[in-house]
Amino acid sequence: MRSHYCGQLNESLLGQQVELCGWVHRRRDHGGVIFIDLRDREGLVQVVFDPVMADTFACAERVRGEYVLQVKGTVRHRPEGTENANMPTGQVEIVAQALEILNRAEPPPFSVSDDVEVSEEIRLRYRYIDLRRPQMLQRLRMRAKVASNMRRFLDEQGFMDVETPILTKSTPEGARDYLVPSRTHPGEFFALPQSPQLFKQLLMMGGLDRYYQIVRCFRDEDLRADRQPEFTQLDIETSFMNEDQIMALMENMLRKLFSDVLEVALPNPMPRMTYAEAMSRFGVDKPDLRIPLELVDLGDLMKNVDFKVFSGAANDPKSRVAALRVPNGGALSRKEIDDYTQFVAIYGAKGLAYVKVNDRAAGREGLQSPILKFMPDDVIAAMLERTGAQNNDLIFFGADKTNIVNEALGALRIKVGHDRGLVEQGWRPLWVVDFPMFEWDEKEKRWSALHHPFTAPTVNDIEKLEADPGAALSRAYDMVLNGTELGGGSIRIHRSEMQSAVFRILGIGEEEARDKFGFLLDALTYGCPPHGGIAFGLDRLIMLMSGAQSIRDVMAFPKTQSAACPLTSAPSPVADKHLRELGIRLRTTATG
RNA sequence: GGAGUGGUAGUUCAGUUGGUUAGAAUACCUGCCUGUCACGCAGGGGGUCGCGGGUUCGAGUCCCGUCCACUCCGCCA
Repeated sequence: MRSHYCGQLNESLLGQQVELCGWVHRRRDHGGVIFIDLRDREGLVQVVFDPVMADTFACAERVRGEYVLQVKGTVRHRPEGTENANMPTGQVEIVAQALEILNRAEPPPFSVSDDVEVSEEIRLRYRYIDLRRPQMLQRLRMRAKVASNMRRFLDEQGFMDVETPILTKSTPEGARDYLVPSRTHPGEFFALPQSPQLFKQLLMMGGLDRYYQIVRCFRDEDLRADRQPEFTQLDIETSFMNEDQIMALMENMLRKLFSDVLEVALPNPMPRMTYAEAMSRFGVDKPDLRIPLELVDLGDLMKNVDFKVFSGAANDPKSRVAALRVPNGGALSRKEIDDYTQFVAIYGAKGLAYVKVNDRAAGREGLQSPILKFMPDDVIAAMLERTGAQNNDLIFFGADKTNIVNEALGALRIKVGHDRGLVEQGWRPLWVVDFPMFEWDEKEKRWSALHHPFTAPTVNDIEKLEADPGAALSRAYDMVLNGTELGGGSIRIHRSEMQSAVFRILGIGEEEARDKFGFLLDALTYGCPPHGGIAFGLDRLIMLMSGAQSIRDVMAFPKTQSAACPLTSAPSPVADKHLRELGIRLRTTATG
């Protein structure tokens, strides 16, 4: 006798004895016969308990709810007229000869079936039941398949899997660290890694010129549908490769992955776009190329119009005037436009001007808009020409500080694209390159790194870099897929003078640099090879590939939006004794 | 920290302008029927309307506060 999974049974096993273990999916009594649909991770099969087999039948009678069973029986055809096309194993059934109840079970709090919607809160509290649902199993299986596919590819390319510490050093910049108190060093703390960034660079200095790791990372920041406090990254670093070589290698990995797992052919080569172009055309650095809408600059046309919102922005170098044409947007109601106005307000936009194009050939008379009266005919004509307006289109306008216009119209582009059903099918990967090295932080009044402080600038000249940090570009590259940032990497700084210069520009003093990154600066002096790498968000990748709406749906045990686990009730208070060992006393209120 | 949506039976939801004993479906229990497969039929049990306060003769419904979940902004080098 062989053990089988329920879903593997088919007509090739007719007449054979099989042994099955699984959960009761459904139990029915008919014609003095008991039928149990047995379910395991592979699928369903119907097991027949005939009263002739008195012992087995009596045992089946006691089965209630989701009992865990072991069944021995014979595979046979279903009688004519009872075939079930909805079940993969619907042509065969098992006649039970023996039944063992491996464990009884309470009725589950919700149906273990994909066709019943259950709130996520309940699903997470009973995640072990939720995981039995076919869709969850499918997603986790895809996740395992993706991880193993990546490992195989990288192993074959000579990459080595190396583990890096989870208990590590807190770093000043970047996300908030999760801290772990040290018992042996009272008053001192480890940090959980936001990424193994510095360790993988040190591995390069250690001569391991091709490293990878599928590794957990931690960031103590607020959550989103695609952000969890702990998440998994495919982390890669190589020595002696330039950005083109790294991107080519990663493209090969992704193409093989999508071909093997989804039977999808990704483009070869994958398109690239500069950061500047992405911001100009899409308002974001991670454009969703499936949406055929673009931002169009109108600043030069609006410098002298009577509408101060437009002319003011057009004459301010830190501002932008741009348009977003919505094909057939003329059908939008006043209410819908108001809703969009409210939507862009989230991003700081003070309004949302629009023009409806009823009849373009009729010029001003064929348009409908509250702002037309401020614009001369030639400006209107040029605006229509540049946006490519057609009859029955609607054009939205943004005029404000550049980042507000970009964020508002960039987000509006995505929302309108979805609302109007303009999102094209398919997979649109994109490399975004030529990022600025630094951006000016208006609140902190200092430069901050757009990527991270270890990213190499495109210029090697330290004096040039320090003279005009805002003009410097970095050797960074982001992988964007369908509007989601999947991964990012860069060529790193491998000269200690350059690293020190970048720290200086970022306002990290020499003392602080030594304190926080002394080990890195030292390592750079002992023969650091040119190196660079990349990291992919594994959860986001699986989310996209599986069509899930949040990364929680591709993680076995995710946290809720308040970074808690409803299953285990973590985080939770700890005993005073435990705190005393760590030299910690709690304040009476969290904020003190 | 902020904006929005939601919280009523185990589950998914309805509940009108504040008004009798808070309903439906499903799940569960009992019985019947029956090679059924979302079986069917009859009956039954099951509610701190998230929590606290207020207004009112009367609150699931209105007001204030609070907790939880989700989406988003800030944040996430």
